[in-house]
Amino acid sequence: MTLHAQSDPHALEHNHGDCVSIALGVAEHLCLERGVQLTPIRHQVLALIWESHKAVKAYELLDRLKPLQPAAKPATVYRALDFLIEQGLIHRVESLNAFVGCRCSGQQHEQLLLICKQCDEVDERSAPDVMSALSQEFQQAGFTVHSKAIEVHGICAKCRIAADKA
Amino acid sequence: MTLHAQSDPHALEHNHGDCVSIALGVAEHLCLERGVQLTPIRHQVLALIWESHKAVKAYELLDRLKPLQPAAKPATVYRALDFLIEQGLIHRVESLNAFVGCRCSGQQHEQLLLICKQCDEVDERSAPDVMSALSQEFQQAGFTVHSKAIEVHGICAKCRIAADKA
DNA sequence: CGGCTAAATGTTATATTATTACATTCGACC
DNA sequence: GGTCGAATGTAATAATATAACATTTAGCCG
Repeated sequence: MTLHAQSDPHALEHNHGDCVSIALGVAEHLCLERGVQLTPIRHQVLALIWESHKAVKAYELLDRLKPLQPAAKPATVYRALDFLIEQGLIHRVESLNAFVGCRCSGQQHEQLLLICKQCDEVDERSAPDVMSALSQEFQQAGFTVHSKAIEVHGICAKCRIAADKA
Repeated sequence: MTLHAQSDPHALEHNHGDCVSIALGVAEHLCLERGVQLTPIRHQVLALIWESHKAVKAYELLDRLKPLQPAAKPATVYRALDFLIEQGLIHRVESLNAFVGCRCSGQQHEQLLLICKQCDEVDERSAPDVMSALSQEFQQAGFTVHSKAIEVHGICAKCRIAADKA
């Protein structure tokens, strides 16, 4: 099984296989614990999402799933995505209509997403100071929070350094 | 011209005509100042968006624009929306694929959006503490920001109070 | 065992959101 | 009057997402 995307500009900077095995391991563990089924389709979709740290589009996942699941249709993918989101195993990136693996599965799930325009990778940060400032703001506004999406687009540190060198 | 949506649950709580005239006035002023054209179509789309404080979908705008511009097509609306976003006169709500008038036009544009699931209204907050905590985080991460989307879904103060009474 | 049930998946169709490409119009300016 | 760029008209289609109903599967109960 190929565990990293060929086009990942940072592929060599970490052992991505570790990311994948940790993520899948955590997912299997959590699903077992919760009594929910990480079926083959769901597992495959999660693995496909984890092929890189980039956000992946649903129809791109569908194309990549088809060799493994020839019967796959849009609903197949969207259902798997719904499940993975419910279980907190992936993030939906609202500003891209795309999906990315979650490294904080099981913990507090709503995080700051830093999305690089150069390499497309998405970095998750728990940003406790931001979150507490947000809580303050909600309290002031009398607003009861159900869910948050905090997404920032720009250039990541690695890409900026690469650009500076060039 | 009807300036408020009939279905706005908070319509009576403020003089919405004021919101609209301020928003349109600011828009006209800024466009003049910047030497860009607030054409009839763009003006109409902005006015339609300002009919309420809810986020409006592009095709809903198209339907509402058609009586005024019978030739209107999707591109008509999307082009007007692109212009209004560029000029900072509206926000795109990423998590809804919808658009809402901006009250902070001309000033720093990226704000915290509080989106009520009950009444659908969108409240904008400049949330300086949140923004400075975010800046800290970017600095730590070495991330160069181009744009931010900070969107929170939940129940607004008015709706919570209304629910408590019931 | 046989049948019931709930969850998951298969399957088809369609709704919703957004863009591309090329033609036309219009006003400012020379 | 000509031409240039911005805005708009127009048609087609791409990309994203959901609805509705049929079928399969696995566990459970009588």
